Amino acid sequence: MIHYTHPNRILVALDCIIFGFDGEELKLLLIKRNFEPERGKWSLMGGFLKEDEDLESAAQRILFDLTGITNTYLEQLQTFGAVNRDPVERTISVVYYALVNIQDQDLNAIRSHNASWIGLNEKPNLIFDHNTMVEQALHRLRYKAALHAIGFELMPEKFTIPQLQKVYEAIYTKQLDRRNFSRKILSTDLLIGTGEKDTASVTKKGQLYRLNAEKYQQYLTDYVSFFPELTLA
Amino acid sequence: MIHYTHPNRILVALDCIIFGFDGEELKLLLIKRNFEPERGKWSLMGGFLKEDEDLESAAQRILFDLTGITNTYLEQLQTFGAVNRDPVERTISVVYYALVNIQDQDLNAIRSHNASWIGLNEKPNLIFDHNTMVEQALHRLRYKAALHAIGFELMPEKFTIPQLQKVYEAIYTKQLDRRNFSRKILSTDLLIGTGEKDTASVTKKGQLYRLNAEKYQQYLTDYVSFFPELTLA
DNA sequence: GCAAAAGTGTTTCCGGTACACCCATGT
DNA sequence: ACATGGGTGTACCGGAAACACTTTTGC
Repeated sequence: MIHYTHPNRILVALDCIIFGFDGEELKLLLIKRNFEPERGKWSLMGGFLKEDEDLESAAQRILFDLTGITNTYLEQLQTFGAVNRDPVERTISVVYYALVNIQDQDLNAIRSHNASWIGLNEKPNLIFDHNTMVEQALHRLRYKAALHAIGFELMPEKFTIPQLQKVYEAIYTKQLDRRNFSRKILSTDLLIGTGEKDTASVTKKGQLYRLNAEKYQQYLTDYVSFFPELTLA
Repeated sequence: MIHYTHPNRILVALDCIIFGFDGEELKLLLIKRNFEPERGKWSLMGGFLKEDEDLESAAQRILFDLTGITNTYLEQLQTFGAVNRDPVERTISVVYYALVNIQDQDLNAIRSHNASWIGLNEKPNLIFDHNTMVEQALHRLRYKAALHAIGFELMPEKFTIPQLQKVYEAIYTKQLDRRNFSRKILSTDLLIGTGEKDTASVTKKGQLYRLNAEKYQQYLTDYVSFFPELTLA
């Protein structure tokens, strides 16, 4: 193979920010490193880009290794390339963020990587520039969720409208009006009622809905002002 | 220096998508390659990341080399990393896009790189995945400009409101209502009237405004629905 | 019966849009 | 005078926000 006459080949890493929702709180899947460098500290799940691998494939591989999850929302966030961001060696990191249904996870895979779900409020300090990455991912998530219908990605197969509302309240750390929320969501035609009731609930059992997959495809690409009232500072 | 025991160091390139506005049309600064590979074809301006250089600095360096412009809007778009995107050698490319005031350019620098401003409608076919990059940059520009006040970045120091309107009409290829546009822009308090009149205009000379730098800083980070009526498909 | 959560309806208000009219300038 | 383009005001309409009321369930 022909090569460029350029000397500076650089190590390319990927890091994954994995968001999940447990019904109450927005959580991150973080690993407590049992390997060098920075053994014993917390970090995002990462890895290196292989020679014969697309960027997106590499991100999927890393996500799968940790969780066993394959088909999920995965989007490139940003590439971080400060000279000294990794003290071991010059490395640039292409960062992806994922929204996963926390129930789909493979507990064995997670355990073997020494990973845990940690609420955003309890997030420990992370190595390198991983704190900045998380901050930026959260910002992007808020941005996206206000304009596109991606909140569903954090839900299980079937869910009630109040459950969905909790996702949005967790994303924006803000209370939303139950009545307006319900009306807005239903007006999008994105949900299909299953007739079933939420057995988990203690009091009045809400109706379980599932996603209208067809409509959802449109909403992912189309711009939709989901929550204009939320300031995206 | 310690190194990771990982073999796959990869060539990291940067490409810059440079938008400009000539008063009528949205333009791209493209180069007709007088070097290999793909000599004679059109491409974005690019370069390789150096060992001791931040990503953002590298993008600024490339932009400066081509235009002589330093302080301008520059934002990382996305990193492109398909295995075969560069037929010469595996290379990932971190892409930035810039919004420049077309009058600030250094014509000598541009000429020496064999570059020209080309209207979006006359864009030639570009090498590699550069067409996709431009497409995506345009999408991002439309997205951003609808939510944040970045249209000003394409304007000269002083400008009239109708001139600014033409920028937005060029970005969205859509006619906007003169009266509503003016009211919306003025309501933001982003413009400061200079009292001077636009000498270029043939008929009624419009008032020249300049940017309220302080307010502008707020608007860059804050979310503002500038043009909710524009679909951001 | 009561508390807690889910579901539905109504009114108000603001902001976007569409429109009409006036002003300044050069020919 | 008139054509061209800049500047300001107003009325309407739709969607978001703020409210009240009813229903279901478990204790």
